[in-house]
Amino acid sequence: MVRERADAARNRLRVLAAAERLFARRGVAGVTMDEVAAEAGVGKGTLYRRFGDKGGLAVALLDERERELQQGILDGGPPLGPGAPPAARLTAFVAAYLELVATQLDLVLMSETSSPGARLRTGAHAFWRQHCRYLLRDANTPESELRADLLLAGLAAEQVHHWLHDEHRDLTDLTHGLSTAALALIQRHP
Amino acid sequence: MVRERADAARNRLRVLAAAERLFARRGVAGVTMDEVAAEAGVGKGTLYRRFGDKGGLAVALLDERERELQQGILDGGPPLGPGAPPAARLTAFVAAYLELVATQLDLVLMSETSSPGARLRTGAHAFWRQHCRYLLRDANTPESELRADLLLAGLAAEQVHHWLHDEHRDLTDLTHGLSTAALALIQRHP
DNA sequence: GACGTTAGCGGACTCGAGTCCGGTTCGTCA
DNA sequence: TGACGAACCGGACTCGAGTCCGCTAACGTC
Repeated sequence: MVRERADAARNRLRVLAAAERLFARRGVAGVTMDEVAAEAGVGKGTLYRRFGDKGGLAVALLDERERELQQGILDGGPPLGPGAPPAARLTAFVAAYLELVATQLDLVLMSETSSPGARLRTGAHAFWRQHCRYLLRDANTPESELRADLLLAGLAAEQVHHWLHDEHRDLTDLTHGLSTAALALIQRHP
Repeated sequence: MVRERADAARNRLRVLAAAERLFARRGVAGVTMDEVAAEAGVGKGTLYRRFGDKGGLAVALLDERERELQQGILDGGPPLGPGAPPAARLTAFVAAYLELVATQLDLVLMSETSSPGARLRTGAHAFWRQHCRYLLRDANTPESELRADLLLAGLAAEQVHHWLHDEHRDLTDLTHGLSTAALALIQRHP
């Protein structure tokens, strides 16, 4: 693992700053990759070499926010962090994750829908899945892997976008409803 | 509502037949709309006028299979059709729907991922949602609308594809696991 | 059977994502 | 400090989705 070259590092920062500016001004979907490259003063090849595709660019921009949540899960206070019972941690996760997705909806949407299956391939998703699996397993939930995936499918940006924008649901209600559903899933079936 | 023009009807059938041939031979993702148009002996504009986009073409090809399942739900025998208790009907639906998705995976995938949110906008999806909502409501499940969407999110082609292809899960196990999860969701939370 | 209306047709066109590769710059080692 | 190789740069290029609009032919009317 060698250190990142100076020009590469500079261009990476330029691209992220340019993308942030353009996305803020005109929305994620309304900005082309050519425009990002131009705004960053960089060639298109550079963009793609580093970020893979438009979804990868979104992932990079989300990185910081996601790290914060991951940190809170790993060594923050309960109920999100360690120490609380699994059910409480699970509902805390649902609430915190929904909050994150709702505030970064366009970016998450782009990161998850840039290509079919993109959602399931991000590094962040592997983390959320691992965490949910662990909590369900800890609560002796049967089929914990499957149910973790099921819960996360319901938290997908596409679905959240639909609830929030098409059905005009309120984030608070959504959080409550999904937390309750998560509790139903974590329970052993009688 | 006027009757479909003769040339339009002829071209519709030609396009569907051509698409079916090409998709069978080279996979849904490996066929371009130009090729479908050429194989059907029809212009590209005709394709798009009638089917909207590649996802719409997939929807049209799925139509018959979906109608069969819808028929079975509306007036087939129990447990899928009316007569059985809601929980039994729900697990029967999960099994039947998974079966349908698994056997037409590429087509369903195309119909659901051709554009972001496409899955939630198809007519068929409205039917499945309505049915699940009805069953959950009938069983006095709280937040029945939300939970119906959650269940269907887990049955999305993208997710099923991942379970089946990336994780090499067996369809039978998947059916069993998701049926059990559906039962957890239909239950009133203690 | 001729005529006007209009839905439907089709292929050239636009637009953006993603690829490719010749040229350049950086970091290293003598 | 100079030279070498690897990593990186960038913009021209390809490829496919989806649009547009002048033209054609089907259907209803007389």
